[in-house]
Amino acid sequence: MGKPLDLDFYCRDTVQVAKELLGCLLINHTSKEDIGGIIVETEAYLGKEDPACHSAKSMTERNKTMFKGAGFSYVYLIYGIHYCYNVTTSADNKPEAVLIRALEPTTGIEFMKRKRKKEKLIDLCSGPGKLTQALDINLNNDGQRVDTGNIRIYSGKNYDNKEIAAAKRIGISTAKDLLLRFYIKDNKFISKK
DNA sequence: GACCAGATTGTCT
DNA sequence: GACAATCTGGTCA
Repeated sequence: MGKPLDLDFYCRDTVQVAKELLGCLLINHTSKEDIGGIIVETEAYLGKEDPACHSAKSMTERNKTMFKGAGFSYVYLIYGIHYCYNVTTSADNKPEAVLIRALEPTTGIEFMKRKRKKEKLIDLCSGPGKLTQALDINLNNDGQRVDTGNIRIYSGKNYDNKEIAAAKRIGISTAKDLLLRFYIKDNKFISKK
């Protein structure tokens, strides 16, 4: 396992960060065991210029983590049942974030199977709500630093632009047509083909 | 396989 | 009081 990514990594263009996070390792270091996998799908959310982004509007209790700066875990509840996991970025002190949509499970697989009550690896982390459940991520992890907190991101394989596909984002009602979703081509663990 | 409805709750207007 | 960066299980084919 490599070292946690430096905070400088997140202080860059959000789209660039979203692409480079592909192939990195997301690990939740719980008190009992380490759980995580390789990031295979992300989405960029671009602050004020992006109406689909939580921070497009003013700061609230819910989205304040996005305003803390780069390199924090931003966790929130969606549809009353699912959590979503993001990492904040900030090229120019802007409140932006990258949503982690899917992982390829590598560590703590038995734990994930118990959590998800699924046996197939493909069902463990192939979607934002699923991976938070599999990794036991909840609001307690909101606002933690991603280089020193329980949840950390480690450098991994670097993917070439050729191996990365861009597509429209999923599940949002505004700015749908922007190509801000990125995933590793031909990877089985993404949330959608 | 594709399409559709229901779950369920914190947060904002 | 409406809605949300989703998932699941049902139906129909």
